Amino acid sequence: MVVSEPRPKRETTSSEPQTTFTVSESGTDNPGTLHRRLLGPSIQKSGQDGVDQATVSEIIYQATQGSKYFEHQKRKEKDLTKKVESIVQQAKKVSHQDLEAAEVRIETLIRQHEATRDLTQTIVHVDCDAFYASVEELDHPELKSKPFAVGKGVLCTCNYEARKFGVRSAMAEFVAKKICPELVVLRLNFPKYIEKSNAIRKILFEYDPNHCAMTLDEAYLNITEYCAKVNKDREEVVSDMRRRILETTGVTVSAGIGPNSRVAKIASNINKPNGQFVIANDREAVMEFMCNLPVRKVTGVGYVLERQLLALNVNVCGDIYRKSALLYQLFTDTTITFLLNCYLGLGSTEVKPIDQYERKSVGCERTFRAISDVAQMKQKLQQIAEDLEKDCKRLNLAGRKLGLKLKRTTFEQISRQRPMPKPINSASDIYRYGLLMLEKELPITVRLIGLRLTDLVDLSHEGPMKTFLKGQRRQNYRLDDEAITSINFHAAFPESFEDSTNIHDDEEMGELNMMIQGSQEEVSSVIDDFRSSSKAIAARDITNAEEQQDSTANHSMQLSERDTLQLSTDSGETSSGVVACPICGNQVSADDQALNRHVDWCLSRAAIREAVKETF
DNA sequence: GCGGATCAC
DNA sequence: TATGGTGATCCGC
Repeated sequence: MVVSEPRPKRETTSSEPQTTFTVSESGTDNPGTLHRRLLGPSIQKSGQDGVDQATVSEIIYQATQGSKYFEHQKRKEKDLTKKVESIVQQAKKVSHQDLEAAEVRIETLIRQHEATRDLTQTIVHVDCDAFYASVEELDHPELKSKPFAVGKGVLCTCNYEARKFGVRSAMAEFVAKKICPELVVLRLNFPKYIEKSNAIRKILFEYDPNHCAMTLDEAYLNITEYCAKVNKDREEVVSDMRRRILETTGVTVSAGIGPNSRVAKIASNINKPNGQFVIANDREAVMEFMCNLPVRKVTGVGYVLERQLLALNVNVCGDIYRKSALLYQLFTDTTITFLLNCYLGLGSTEVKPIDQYERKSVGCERTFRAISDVAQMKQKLQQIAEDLEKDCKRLNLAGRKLGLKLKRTTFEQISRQRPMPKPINSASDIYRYGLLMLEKELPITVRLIGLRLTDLVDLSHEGPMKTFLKGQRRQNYRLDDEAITSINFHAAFPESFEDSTNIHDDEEMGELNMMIQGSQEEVSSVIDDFRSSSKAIAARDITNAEEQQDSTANHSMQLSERDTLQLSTDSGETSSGVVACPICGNQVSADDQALNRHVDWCLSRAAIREAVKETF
């Protein structure tokens, strides 16, 4: 049924008074937007309602003024203001004919997107409220009524008492203390958060065995089947689930319910904390929900894109349609497609475990007191190379490309990338090539050095089938622009944090950096037996990777092989059943790829638990 | 393909 | 005194 829905009227004029932003003269500083930039990305998060943002913003401004960081932000804000002004100028030049042509194209795009709409699934986004703070409160009940935060140097998160003062995640500790002098700041305790997260996930498994845990505090579920099975209303199901999580773990969670991941994610923020919001699986309901939603609430619209959209009088998602013809002339196809999907409230309806996504890079970076001495830089580089090697070995990966990242004392970043003669993952190789790249940038003064491997080679699967399998997985798990990104399984031990720089994490802003030092050996002996397809699991060199290079040479054969074999796996593999993971005991698909991904992931968790046991 | 930027968390 | 780390993607050249 194709019913033409009432839509907001589209404007076909581009010359319209710009009221949203008072633009200062070109190239000069714009104090208003700089204040806003310095406030950070989490102003629009929950718990900031009663806060006097103007006062807070002024304190931040005064506290940070004059620092290198401040100057950097000021430069960036100036550049952005210029860019925004340039877009406004371009907008004025768009002709009526251009707009009419764009309209036709837009209608086609909308029809195409509309055809993909799937309202048959119930997707839930679960988000723990101030997760780290919430976990800490369980151990320190006396803190409940006091403003406190978790972090070191920079805050990871804070409780709602602290938010009343304007304290927020990603805020520098010294700034937060100025805003709220009585603020208590706790150090991070990752093992505790991991344990709690696992307890929560244990419940999530019952509602969706294929749920996708994005981070420790956030997950997507598809509860369509569960609702049908228990014959219960989706809201009731989610409400029960949240209650159970609270009863068994003591942590409150918020949830968003909707027909796809995009709207579910947005919805989970609406009644935060400890609430839920549902969007009916109904086209009108979705459209209405999106229509009045500020564009900044959409995942993927950050500070920069918001500034550009606001300058074009696009404030809410409904404005995207009203201004679509103009936007079409000003933004790239990718951005237009993304924005139209936002307006239509379309998104992914596929939820699958995170261990089924293919990693594309692995890296390590560190901030320290500014140095210009080469010997000191070499030392940092060596440490980073060693840490990167550990991650590579743990993940059984090597990279064909090495990237070097530097940050000047001015906060300006430099990145260099180079293909390697062979896939590398040893600290000695990483260091050697990294140093060669670094030397080209000398002399330089830096506050950060980072190394990253890309074009990864999976060493878990040896032999001639390896490339084929890799290709197949890529095909099967290919994602569209609704893709859920950021797939990480890293966690960090506080003990492994070096120097006194602000290494921290954030359940809202960051993720866990898992540096498994010991205890992997014993676990991997169990795994060795389990992984039938991997004979030489602990690849200490990369001879096999070089072997694989040879196999990729025969490209055409590889392709035809893949096409043929994929058909057979599609029909046969899924019915071959599930097995129990030897580590977590959960049911896992017997599919070799999925299995190994899962084991890699579980292994990390197991290693952490071992390490925790040792610590205590 | 590279380097810079943006975004999420 | 003073502002993180990991990973993904897009864009312009």
